[in-house]
Amino acid sequence: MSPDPRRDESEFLANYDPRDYDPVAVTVDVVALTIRDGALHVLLVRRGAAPYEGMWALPGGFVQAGGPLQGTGAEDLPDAAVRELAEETGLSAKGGVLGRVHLEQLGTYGSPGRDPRMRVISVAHLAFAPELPDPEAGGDAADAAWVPVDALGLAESGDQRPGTTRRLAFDHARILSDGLERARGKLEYTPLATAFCGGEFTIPELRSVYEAVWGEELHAGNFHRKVLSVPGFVESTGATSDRGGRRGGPRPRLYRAGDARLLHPALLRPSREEEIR
Amino acid sequence: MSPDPRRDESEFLANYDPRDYDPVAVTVDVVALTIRDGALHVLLVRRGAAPYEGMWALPGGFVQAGGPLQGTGAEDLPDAAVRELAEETGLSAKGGVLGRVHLEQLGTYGSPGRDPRMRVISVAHLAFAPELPDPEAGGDAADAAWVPVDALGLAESGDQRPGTTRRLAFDHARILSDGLERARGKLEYTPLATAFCGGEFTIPELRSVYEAVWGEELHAGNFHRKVLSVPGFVESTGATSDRGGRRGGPRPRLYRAGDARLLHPALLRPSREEEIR
DNA sequence: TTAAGTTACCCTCATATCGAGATGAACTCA
DNA sequence: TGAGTTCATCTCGATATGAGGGTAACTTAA
Repeated sequence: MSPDPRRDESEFLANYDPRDYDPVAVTVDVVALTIRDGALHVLLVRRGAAPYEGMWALPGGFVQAGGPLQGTGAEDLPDAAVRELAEETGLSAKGGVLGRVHLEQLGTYGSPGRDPRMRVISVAHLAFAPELPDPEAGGDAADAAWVPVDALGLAESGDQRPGTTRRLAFDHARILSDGLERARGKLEYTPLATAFCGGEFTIPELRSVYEAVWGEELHAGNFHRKVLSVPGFVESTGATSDRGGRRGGPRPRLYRAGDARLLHPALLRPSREEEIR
Repeated sequence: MSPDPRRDESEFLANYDPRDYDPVAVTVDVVALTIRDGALHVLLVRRGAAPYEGMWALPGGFVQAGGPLQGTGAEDLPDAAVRELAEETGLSAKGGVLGRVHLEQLGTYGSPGRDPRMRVISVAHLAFAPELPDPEAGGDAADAAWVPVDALGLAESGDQRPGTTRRLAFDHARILSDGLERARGKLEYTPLATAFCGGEFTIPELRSVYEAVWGEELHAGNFHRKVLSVPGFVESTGATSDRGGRRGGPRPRLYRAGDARLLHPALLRPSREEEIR
């Protein structure tokens, strides 16, 4: 449903007054993930003003609603997410490095009191990015950086005990936790792990993505067999990496992402057994 | 992030003026699904006013923001969804029949122009309900009914061609389509099919839920073996149904939902093969 | 009462997938 | 040069799945 259905459109616009409605602000926040040095990192910005001044937070900001006529300036939610990413980190938007990221909606967080100033509904997004340059603070951010997820002391997936996740502003620890759990699941049944790699990658590199996101080591032989057996996951480039592994070994072959949208059968993570109940 | 971080809280409240912001309305819509006569049904209401007057739409409405101080009246998003369900259908809220429904957030729809009157951000929810009585129209709804999903002529999952889904107001056909796909997926790896059944059910009844939601027949013997072999999916009550099947057969045993939150291994739907690319 | 048809529940069997381990060759580093 | 590491592939047993069969319990129609 929608605003007062007892008025039709023209009547509505003639009588429109924002004060008729409880004021609500809509923002987008982004959980942007990447792999650096074999570890999962999340993009954070340091808040430049109260509340939570000086604390780290997810990048995000207002959705440009475009006024009652929804003319120039109105933007869709994914566009707002990309714009905020670009503004607060200095990374160039579409066409640049941000053109290669996977972006999807994560969920919407709107509990009363989640922002002490007013009612704020935040539409959180999840982004998977290949290795990107260090961000430069911009917009409302006093600082911006890729932060190792392990360094945040987040509660484990599904574990929402209070007190264990206090280091991010607002409810962003919860949003990040949900984003991580979504990412872990997405790697199981979609080929999105390739979004963390560049255009070409090796099977061991792809495996390191899974190991970083899932936080556990995988059987190299079985992973190799599995990736190559799932239709459309990766396709060979015919080329070989110009160097072997850092500590020895033969030169791995190069692959690029295939055309599958779902992995069948899925790559199930071993630790799933513990989460069943 | 949040509204203008250059002001702290007290300063913000002293200077607060709704006109400082582009007006945005936040609503909740609900895709409520149930099984009736072996067919999947969705709860729809008929709009009583323009725009889309007389058309069917998903039940939903405004989120009570609670004003700038977020005092009494501010409600969380799931609470708003339950309230709208109750208001527009006459079904009693928590404690009544609605107390037994599963409710989860589906996604947020905020494209400019999705509501011709103003910028409306809708947080869609998905509800799984056991068989409920016929709704009574209330609130802004001129009518309310459980409608067979097959009768809506929706596009198949993933198929978003324009022109095939024109019979619901706003972008509700798209929201319903997304909700159906979510429901189909959830039945694979969660025990939520039991949410469509009452407190006690038989394996054939549970199978009919899967068949109704997935839209395909399942192998009765393999389904039976599978359900009983997945730990925590169902547990026996020891009792037996008081009648056999409608067209004969022995009396099936009764079960209730187990304590598992995830099904392992999952029940994969056969048709999944076609959706991979 | 009888016969025919339907269904729950259990079973078998071939195939597919998975976890764990082993092997050999290629490569790095000391 | 030698030791250690890693890629790529293979084997083997355990498990899961799809397809089909069989028996007994039950309904409906004759």
